[in-house]
Amino acid sequence: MFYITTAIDYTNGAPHIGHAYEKVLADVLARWHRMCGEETYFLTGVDQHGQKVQQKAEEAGIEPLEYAQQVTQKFTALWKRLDISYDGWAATSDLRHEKCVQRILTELRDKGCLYKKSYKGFYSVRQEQFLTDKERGEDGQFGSEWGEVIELEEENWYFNLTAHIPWLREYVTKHPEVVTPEFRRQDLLMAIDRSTNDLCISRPKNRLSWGIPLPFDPDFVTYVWFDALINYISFAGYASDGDASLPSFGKLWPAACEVIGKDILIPAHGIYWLCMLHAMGFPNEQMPRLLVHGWLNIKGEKMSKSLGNIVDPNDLCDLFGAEALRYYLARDTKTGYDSDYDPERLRMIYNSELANDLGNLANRSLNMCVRYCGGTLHTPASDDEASAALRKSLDEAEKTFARQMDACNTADALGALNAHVSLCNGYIEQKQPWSLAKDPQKAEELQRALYHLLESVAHVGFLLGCVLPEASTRLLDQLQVDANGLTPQSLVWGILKEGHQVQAPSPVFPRILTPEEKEKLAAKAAAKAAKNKA
RNA sequence: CGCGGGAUGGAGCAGCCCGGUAGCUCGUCAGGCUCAUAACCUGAAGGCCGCAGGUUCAAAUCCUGCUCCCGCAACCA
Repeated sequence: MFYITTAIDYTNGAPHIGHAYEKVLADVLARWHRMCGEETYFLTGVDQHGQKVQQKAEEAGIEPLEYAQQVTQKFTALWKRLDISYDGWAATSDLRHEKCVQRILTELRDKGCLYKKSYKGFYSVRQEQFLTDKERGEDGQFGSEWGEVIELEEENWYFNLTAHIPWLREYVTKHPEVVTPEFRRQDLLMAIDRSTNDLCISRPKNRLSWGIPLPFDPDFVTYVWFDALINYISFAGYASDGDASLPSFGKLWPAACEVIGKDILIPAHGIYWLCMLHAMGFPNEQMPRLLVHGWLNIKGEKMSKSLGNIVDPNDLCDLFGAEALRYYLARDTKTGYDSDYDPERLRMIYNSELANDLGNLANRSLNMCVRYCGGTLHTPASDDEASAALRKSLDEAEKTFARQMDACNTADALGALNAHVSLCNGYIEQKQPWSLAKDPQKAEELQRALYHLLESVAHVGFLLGCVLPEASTRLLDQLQVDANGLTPQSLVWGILKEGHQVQAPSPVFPRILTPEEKEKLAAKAAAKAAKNKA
């Protein structure tokens, strides 16, 4: 079982390109594993509780639940648009989740992992949080950004996090696979050494009511992170008493891949979450693996509300189409590292690799097959040198694709496919089927060339399905290939049989042109035409 | 000495660990082709590999020093 999750998105604002990136990455990986015939469960969702949501709801004059649901709809609408193929939906206001969280809290308290204590400190009314010495300015005072700061004493419930730190340090040290990429694990190890405080897991209801009530102390609600992290197991069926609407926990757990952003590795996932699981009694073999992705920067700058450079994925879908965005997010990012978002590159990569290279290859190959052979393919009896090289190239591309996908490197996987597509375009130039078609003596050579091209397109089109499900279907339809039952492992040379019939093509990846580009191309064409006349 | 990442032809990147003709994508220019989505193929121009030293027969690659840029507080994936 391949159980993959993403961070659940906080419902205090609309989704942006970073949210889209994480879900597309997880979706591509989920589709890849499904494609390989592996049983796969993909969970994503929304984190709906907490201070920020309550605040936003108050501003809007509505109940927190209603506010959270409104924002949730923006996420689900976007995921539908981006064709995110999740199997389970984790919304933290779900009663099944609430029940599970409360059960875990009760168990942890019974085990002695939770305790109540009073804390006295400086509290920012505006930010509604306690301040520590870290928040003090150089003059030793709390800056004006905190607004009114008062001294406050408050009782709360704590999770004995520090008791689990020695275990965590050893576990993370001895299990390098727990965090990918490796340099993030190093960061985590350093952070573990700085962890000296227990975790406050409650908020008094008079300050924050929008949360899951502590089952044993009704004056408090559960801290959002403690609540949210549990989604990975609550929606996987943990402690659900066999609730038929949830998956079977034993089958799913542990998660093969929890896709998260670099900002929530420390301390939330790398420290809180692993220690929570440990406290619940999960052994080392039952710990999830964390895949930490980087951020998308906007033209070199960090994306932020204050800079006003937030990118709405819906706008990009309008402009370029959802699949163009999917391809860009999977192709132009290096998993684990920050990437630079640039719509110009999106256009460039789409036009170059999908429209000009693959789309055009499929179009010209199909068209020649229909024109010269009535759309009927014949399996070649033998290979010449160039054709053998093409087969070898395809084989290598497929192996690289699989290896890179298994390693979550979507960019390099797609790069391998594109390299083969380029080779195919060169192969056409070398073979010149349009010349072969003029000479009946060369019918066999023509057949062989077309067969090699279309077989290549079929393989590439199939594999591309985990990134571009819709385009893949359209390509395979034109080729009249039934992908049912196909897996990357069974994808050997010869899926097109003797006498196979293909359809007349229509462009699968139309070029995306700006008005300026259109003008430029028109001018170029005119110049060329004039030259040809002369 | 807080930690870390980076500086490579116009743009974005690879190469650096394991020294030895500087590579890829896009762009530009020229040519070719005409099956194709004004696409495709070939070729060319363009770089003192941040700066200064050092080691070496030989350094983008190793060592030292320096300069500059970007993260590490919040909104936030």
